[in-house]
Amino acid sequence: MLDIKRLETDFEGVKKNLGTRNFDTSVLNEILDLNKQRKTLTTASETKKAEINRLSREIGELKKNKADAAGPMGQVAALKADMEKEAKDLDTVLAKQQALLLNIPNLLDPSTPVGKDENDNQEAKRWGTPRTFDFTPVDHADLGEKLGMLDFESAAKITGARFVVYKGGIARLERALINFMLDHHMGKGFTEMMTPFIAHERSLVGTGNLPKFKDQLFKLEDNDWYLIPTSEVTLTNLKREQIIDEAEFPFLYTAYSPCFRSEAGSHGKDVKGLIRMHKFNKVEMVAICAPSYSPTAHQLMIDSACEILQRLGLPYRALNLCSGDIGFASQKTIDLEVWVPSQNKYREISSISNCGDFQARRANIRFRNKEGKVDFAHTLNGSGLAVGRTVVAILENYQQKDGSVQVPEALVPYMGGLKEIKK
RNA sequence: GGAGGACUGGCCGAGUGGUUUAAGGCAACAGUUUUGAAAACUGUCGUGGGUUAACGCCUACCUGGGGUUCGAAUCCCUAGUCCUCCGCCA
Repeated sequence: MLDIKRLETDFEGVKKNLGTRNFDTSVLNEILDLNKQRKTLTTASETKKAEINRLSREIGELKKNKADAAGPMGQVAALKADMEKEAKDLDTVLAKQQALLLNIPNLLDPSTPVGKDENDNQEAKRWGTPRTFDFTPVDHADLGEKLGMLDFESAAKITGARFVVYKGGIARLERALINFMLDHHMGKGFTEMMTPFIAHERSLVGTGNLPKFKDQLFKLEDNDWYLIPTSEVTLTNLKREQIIDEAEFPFLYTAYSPCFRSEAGSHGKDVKGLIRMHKFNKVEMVAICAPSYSPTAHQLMIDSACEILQRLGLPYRALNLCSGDIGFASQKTIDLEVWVPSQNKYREISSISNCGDFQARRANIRFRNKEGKVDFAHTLNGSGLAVGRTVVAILENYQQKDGSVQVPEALVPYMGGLKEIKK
């Protein structure tokens, strides 16, 4: 959440920064105006409250001495109506201001390139050479169906479109990847967690998914519970509304979870195959740390995710997302894209973001430094990796002419020694 | 699902309508003492918001929300969480 003090002291700077996103900054004037009202009403109502408190103590004293308290009681009655009206107006102003602030995206890091859309993202790195096939590579959906191990029809029968049933070797591959990824991150100093797959509204507000992106979530009936769209939500909220001793930093978490997304508005996109599902598995990394450490944590997470792709021998590139394409809560995001032969292009498999203090302000995650000063923490999150899309990449990049799929060497131990997925 | 109990600062814990402006202890930090440490002693010791050049002053917060009252940690309603017992259950 935007720091209102920052808006007060550097209005033009904030406006310029947010203007490079696809964001209408006219709302900032409204917020500033509400803030003036907030201050005026606060001063007015608190002054009256102070007087009422003083008079109440006087009444107590008088009553104790069996004296007449009618005078001060009359004064209180006169002040109270005004005070209550001002307090009520203040609540209204605060609610309005809060509602607007919750929809303001994060300020961008200076190293985030300015650009209009995904075409302006900056390629930061490229690793591996896409394989040259001596036959025409099949896409993963056809490949999996021919193997009898990807069953979209059954999933549609059980639930609907954008779901899948895995069977046999591919089911095992998915499970192997989860374990492989978790083990890898643990080796880099991350602590494995397993969290609830349902979170309440407050948690989703904390990470920035609510209120703005409600239509992307699955909500449960009869309460304020939502299926998590990523375990970033639960991992980040582990420290919500806490003041942490700086000596405990950094918190580095990794977790597997299923992720649930309504994919509203993406009709017609990636309709075939595993790329875009309502439910997919993901291994996530989250860091909660001091501001000075967050660039280091960001690099640590990027490196850890890259190394997984390298250990799996999957060609990829890294993009520094531009201002027009970066997510709501992020100040700097690196996307990793893996090579998908059937599409002849790189596709997103990980997104690693430094959110600065944006989520920490929403979720009230603070820390106390050695001098005893309290400040907001920094939070970061990144996929490490999207498991279903890793399956896509392995099936396609490691496919063989006869329709079988080679298992990447690093994964063989996780597959119980199996070197090939075949019918 | 039913019945009962609890929730106070970083932690423990006193407080059941008016010097509570939350006692006391622990932990932490600073100082005195010490060759150094420990101990002892002294002091500091929550978070927001408003106001101020600053020192300060004011205000809110005793799990969240609402209410009663001139005045609420304290009384009432409500939600949450935890504990105990009963029932059901992987």
